[in-house]
Amino acid sequence: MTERPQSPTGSDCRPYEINRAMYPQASGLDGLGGASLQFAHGMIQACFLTKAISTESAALRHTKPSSRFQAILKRAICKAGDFAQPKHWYPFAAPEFTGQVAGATAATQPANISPPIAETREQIKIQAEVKTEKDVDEYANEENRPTSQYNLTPGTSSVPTGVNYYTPWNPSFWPGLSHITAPANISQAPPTPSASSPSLSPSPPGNGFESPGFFNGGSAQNIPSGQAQSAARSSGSSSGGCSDSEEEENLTTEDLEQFAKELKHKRITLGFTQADVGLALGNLYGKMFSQTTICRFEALQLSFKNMCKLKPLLQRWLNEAENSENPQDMYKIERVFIDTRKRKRRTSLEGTVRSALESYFVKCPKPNTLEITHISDDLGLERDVVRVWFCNRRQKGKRLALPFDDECAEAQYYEQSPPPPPHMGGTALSGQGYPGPAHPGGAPALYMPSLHRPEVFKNVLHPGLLSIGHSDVGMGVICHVKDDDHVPAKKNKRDLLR
DNA sequence: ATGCATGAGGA
DNA sequence: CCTCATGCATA
Repeated sequence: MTERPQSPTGSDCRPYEINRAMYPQASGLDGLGGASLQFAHGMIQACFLTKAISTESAALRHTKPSSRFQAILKRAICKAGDFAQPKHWYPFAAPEFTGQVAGATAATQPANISPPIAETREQIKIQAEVKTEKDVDEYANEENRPTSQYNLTPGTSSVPTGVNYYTPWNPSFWPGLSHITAPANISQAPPTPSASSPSLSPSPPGNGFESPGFFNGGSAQNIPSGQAQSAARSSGSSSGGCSDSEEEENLTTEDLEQFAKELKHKRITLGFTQADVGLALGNLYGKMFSQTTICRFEALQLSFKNMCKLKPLLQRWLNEAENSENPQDMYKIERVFIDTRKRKRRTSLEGTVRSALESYFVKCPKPNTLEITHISDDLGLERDVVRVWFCNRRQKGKRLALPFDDECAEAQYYEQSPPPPPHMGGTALSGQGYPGPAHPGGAPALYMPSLHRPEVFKNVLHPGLLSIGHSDVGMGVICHVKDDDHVPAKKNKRDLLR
């Protein structure tokens, strides 16, 4: 039962072209309309941003009105920029649209929006990066676009326009950071907290740190060496978790918890949104993160390892933000990338379908190919959608459920239904689990704040477990998966099923 | 805040 | 094909 949101089986009725409507500017940017539209966009964004802002920045209310306004504008700008992102599936997105964006943005944004900020910040020397990168889509008419070409417009208040966002981090995008080392290593920077940073730009005042100038300026600092500082604080050193990556210090789950809270609180107090932070990280280290990631970090929804990796960066950002009298400096470079890739339209599964999937999941968290096919046929979903759903479901389960008591949580989580205990290898899953705070040998402590555990638990279990009731759905597929998953070291054994 | 998707790396 | 990190799009 249940309707299939998408074309049942097979035929994919939804090409990746539909939602163009989201980017009205695309069609209206031309001519005079461009500017106004652009601006309107910003306003719109600002409006709905306001909501978000009000939500999370209650703290802002304590600040001076002007500050709040600035913050809002700042966000509006960011958002407006985001809007400029054409989507691959955009019918006419490719060529002209992209071009339009670049032009319109450069022309209008600064004029309309930047000023306010500029006035505050004396002058924003924004390094505009106008990348006329066109849509690299298959459909796009290829233009020989040299990989990336941006025009820096120093003194002017130009705003950066397009930069191919999806391109893996490319130092060259950031003028000042060009020599920065590549992204990947972000977390492996040598623990050199201070020290490197020839800052070119007026680093934030009061920054006792070595402030690597915010954007570009600090070219040198590249990597957040922040780890050193944070490393220092970990108490217990439960170790475990992030060991493999360049050791990010031995953070304990408590450290992370505390830091996450601190980050959120200060971030809000300073008037930054999660997206702002992600953006700022890009400015500071060249590695940008989305609002999603920041959000998950604050909510402790990332794997322990991942948390360890990001913490130094965020710590550093926090320090910068706190020490700077003009946090806005962190926004000299706005994120206005243009995503040119084609992305499958997001499937929206109906409640009934989700319940059904949950039921299946409870019975078998790791269906094999055949089983997936079964499920997809049964629910009228694309196989891949089902596959991805399970992948995400598992990931979610690990992130949230495991933290508890590894084994227990896991067992509870996966079992829960009729089927008896899979077995569990006993050890704690090291997958995305969190090491215990400081338990030497053993018992991993759950990462989630004890206070929150209940909720988390609820959250996690809820989906799958609660839905068990609907057993009307998943009956057919029986999984014989041996869950060897969750073994300590990430090992894959799934092949058993295959 | 979170659901679905992408892509790198791995076996 | 999976896991994991991450993000777009959306509720």
